[in-house]
Parts: sequence; C-alpha cells; structure tokens
Amino acid sequence: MDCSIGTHEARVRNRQMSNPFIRKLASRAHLDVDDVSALRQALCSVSQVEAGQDLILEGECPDAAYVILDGFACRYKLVPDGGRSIVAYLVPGDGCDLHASILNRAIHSVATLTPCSIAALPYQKIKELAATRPNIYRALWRSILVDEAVLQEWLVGIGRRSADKQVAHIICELLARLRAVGLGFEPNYHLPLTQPELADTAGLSNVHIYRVLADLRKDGLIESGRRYISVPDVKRLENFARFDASYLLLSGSDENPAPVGKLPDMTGQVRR
Amino acid sequence: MDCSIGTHEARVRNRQMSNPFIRKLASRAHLDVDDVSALRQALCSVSQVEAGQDLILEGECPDAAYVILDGFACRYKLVPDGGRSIVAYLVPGDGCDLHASILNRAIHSVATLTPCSIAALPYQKIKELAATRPNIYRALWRSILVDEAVLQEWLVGIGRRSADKQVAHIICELLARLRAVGLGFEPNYHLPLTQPELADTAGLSNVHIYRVLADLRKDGLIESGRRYISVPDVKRLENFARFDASYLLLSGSDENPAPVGKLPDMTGQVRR
DNA sequence: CGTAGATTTGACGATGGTCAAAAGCTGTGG
DNA sequence: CCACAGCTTTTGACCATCGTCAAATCTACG
Repeated sequence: MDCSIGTHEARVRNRQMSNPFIRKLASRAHLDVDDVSALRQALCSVSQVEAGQDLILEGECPDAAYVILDGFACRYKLVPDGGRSIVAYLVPGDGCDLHASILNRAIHSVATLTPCSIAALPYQKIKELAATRPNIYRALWRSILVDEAVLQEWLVGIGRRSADKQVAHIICELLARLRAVGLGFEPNYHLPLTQPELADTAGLSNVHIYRVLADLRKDGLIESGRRYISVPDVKRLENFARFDASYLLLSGSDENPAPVGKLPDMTGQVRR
Repeated sequence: MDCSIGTHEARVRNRQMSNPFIRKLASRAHLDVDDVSALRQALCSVSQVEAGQDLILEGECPDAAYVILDGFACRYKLVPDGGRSIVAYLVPGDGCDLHASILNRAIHSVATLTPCSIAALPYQKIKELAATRPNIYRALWRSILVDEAVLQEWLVGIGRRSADKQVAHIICELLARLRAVGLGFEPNYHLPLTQPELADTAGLSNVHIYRVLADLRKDGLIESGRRYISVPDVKRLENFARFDASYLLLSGSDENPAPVGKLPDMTGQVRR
C-alpha cells in the first residue's frame, strides 16, 4: 500500500507531506518549507525490505540511520538464555538508530516485522542538517526523547500492570501512534502483530498471550486472527487499559505547551 | 547552601574533578580545561535535600535540571492502581530531566532515596553551554542516550530474566555505574536500597524480593541488611547475573572522540 | 500436496503474589 | 532511660498467574 491520503488534487501537498517521517517531525517541532525540502532531499534513497530481515545488529556501528516509510519493524535485544525481548515498535514515520550517530554503537538490533519501505539517512546528512536546520535537529531529538518516554511506559506496564491491561495498553499505544501519522483511523485497521511478537514485547509466553487475547476477544474489546489484531471500539479499549496518551506528546506541533512550572518545591513528599 | 565547597588550597583540584558530574561527562566525551571550568560555573547552586523528597513531579515543566552530587535518587512513575514503578536510579554524577529542556514536560517524577546533595543546572545555562561548548553538549546527549540503553536493559530484565538474576543484574549495574564515578570500589560498599524500592524496580512484590535476597545471601553472592546491600565478590555476582557492562558505554572516552571541528553543530535550539 | 509458521487447546507445575503477623532498628518525646 | 511509633525486614500459609510441554488445527505459499 502507499500512504497517499488525499488522492484527489493533492499532488503538491502529497509531495510535501506524503512522507510519514516528515509528518511526524512536523508534528513535533515547527518545520518551515526549506526544512521540509531539505528532509526530502536527504531521504532520497528508498528501498524495499521483506519481512523478518535485520536492518541493524546490536553492537554494530552503522553509517546511516533508517526511516520506516511503510510497514512495521521492531527494536529487539537477545538474552543469553535464548529469549528475545522487543523493546520498541517502529511504525511508518519512525526512525531507527539516530542514537548510533552519537554513541557509535547500536544498542539494540532492528528487524522488520512486515515488508517495509525504508529510506536511508546517512549520518553525514544528519550532521549537515544539524548544522543548517536547527528545527530539524530539534525535532529529531524530540523523537528520541519520546522513544524514551515510551520505553518507560513499557517498563511500567511490564512491571506493574496485569497481563490483559498491559497487552491492551500496548495496542492502544500503537493505534495512537499510527493515528498521529495519519494511519489506523478506521475501526478495522489491522495491526500486523503475531502472538509470539506480542509475547516478546510483554514479557509473557505466547501461550499466555493467546489466553489474554482470547479473553479480550470474548469481551469484544478486540478482534484478532492470523497476524492481525483490530479494535472495534478504541475508546472502550483505552478505558479498559486506562490508557492516557499524554506521554506520547502528540498534542499538535505546539512547541510551547508547557503550563509554566514554578520553582522546584522541595516539600513534595509523595509515596504510594 | 552556597557554592563554595572547597575552601582552601584544595580548591583547584577540588573544583576540577571532585564533582562526579564532571567526572562522568569527561568519561563520555572529551572535555578540555575550558569546558570543565564552564561546567563548574554553571553548577554553582548546591543544596542539601533529605531522603524521600520529590525533586520533580511528572507533568511539571521545571526550569532547571538537577545534578546529583552525593546520595541516591530515582525516577519513578505511579500507576492508576496505586503501584509505583521505579524507572531509573540516579547515582552521584547523574542528572535529572535534561529531557524536559526539550520536551517542556517531565515524563516522570524524581525523588531522593537518601539524603542528597544536588546542584541546579538552569535550562538557560544549558542553552549557553550548548551554544559555546559543543563538547559539553555532546557529553550531555551521550548521557541521555546511555540512560535509554539502561532502560532497555531493565525492560529485558523484567521481561525475560528470572527474579534472582534480574535483581543480581540491577545490583551489578549500580556497582558498575558507581565505580565509573569513583565510588563503590570497596568490596563492602553499601548500596542504600530497601526491599520495597527493589520491588518497585524489578516489578516484584517486596515479599518476593526478600526471598530472592535471602537466596542470594545464602549462596554468598551478596550481604544485606537494613537499607543496604553489599557484594563481597563482584565478579562472582556478575557471572551469576550474566552481566555485561558494555551497554553502559563506560569504556573510557568515546571510541570515536569526534574532532571538535567536525562535530555536528549543536548550537542553540534548546527550548523555546 | 507438503511444509512452515500461527493459532488453539489442555494438563500440570513453578514462580511469584497476597495476607497477616511477628520481630528488629531508629528516632522521638516524656 | 524507657516507651512508643514507624519503617524495614522476616516468616509462613495459601492462592493466582503464568510458563512449559505436547499436540492438534489452521492458513499461506511454493
């Protein structure tokens, strides 16, 4: 599939914004026309990758970051015992491993989950953009920090949420992130996830994931089948999972939404 | 309190390297003499905070970051059901919430676990350093990215490691981080952690944490008591936990100390 | 068709949670 | 110096969640 939203007249607009990566960055920081065209030029080398391919291996020092234009991918780590742990999902618009441009080392592997269309973003180009386009650099950093916020939320989920609520929470998060780049609106949007993948995400066994999905299905909260999950009533699932999207910082492109905070009040004393 | 810590002739040496934050940054990227003195000046307002105080509350927009000079603190999030999840430990040299200088919103709360000595680092100062001291800015970003690597490792641990190995892994990580700032070498260094704190870190109940600690103690892997854990033989514990410190990127200065001239120009664009 | 991966199912056991209470330390006020 | 309050650790009994093992279906795809 391609991601052209308005198929009618929107050719110019399409060329400007059809790239979900650019849409995502534009939603995180203000980008002007020159920023957008600089990005378009930097992202010129597009390629197709089939499902189940590793894009990056932990420990490598790649020389380009990748941007997912279409399809799903994940960041993962392997544990000595042979298990796998998925530490992030990458949906259209997400980038992998901007980190390595600073750390000189990939701290996780990246693999495609579905056939993907990806663009390479050489670190050299990132440096140039950094030097000439502060808006872009700022947007990239915001993206990395939001990734960290997502990671924290997963840690909370895996540690302190019940299995059903945790799985529901992950599904809600993915839908919210997809909507943020213009996908996943339809009530029957199919998340292309398998049960083993969810298991490695939630830190559960795939048998237990099956049981959880069966329960959610029985309650009408989701529909699922071979390699897909869909959500008939997002609000209801979000309510069940107590999902609050604020950690995704999707609230438009407002650079400055902050309700100005006061000086640190060292009298907090919150426990529990 | 005030900024003059080292009063007399130990002033130079004291001010150069006694600050664990500066030591930590210097271990992550090359800092020259001017960088160090710029940092010293930025970190002048030091204060003492007792244990169990909140420094930052989730959702706030503070106007300064904090640096832990002495003591232990943690980042945590609360879940709707009343549980708490600790998502990071802050040891001397660590900073809190540089994130918020970009995101305009604290994505987690921060609380002290022991009495702490902290320095404030106003976002305004960060902006100035960013504009004039690329080495510092680069070191700050490396620190944030290493935080993310730690978060990933915790996610792996909580999801795919057995309780005993996970707890051992957390202990090993803390010791490694302490050694990196010149603490925790002695075999009887006491980590000031309570069982409920470890429980909220590992996603376990405190009763089960007790059982795990009792087992580790029985095997001579740790010693523990009221508010402390110590490790008689670090190598042995690391072997048990299959701990590999490479994700902490402690290996001296960065492997690729990017010549100052060709650094991505990270000038400006912090906040606003 | 046949193979490989996904899902489904059931039986059984292990890990870890909950509840409740006792026992130790530490700091505080009388 | 003692009593007391509050936290932390310790302990045991019991139970729920979740993992493991094994096998049967089902679907896509060559």
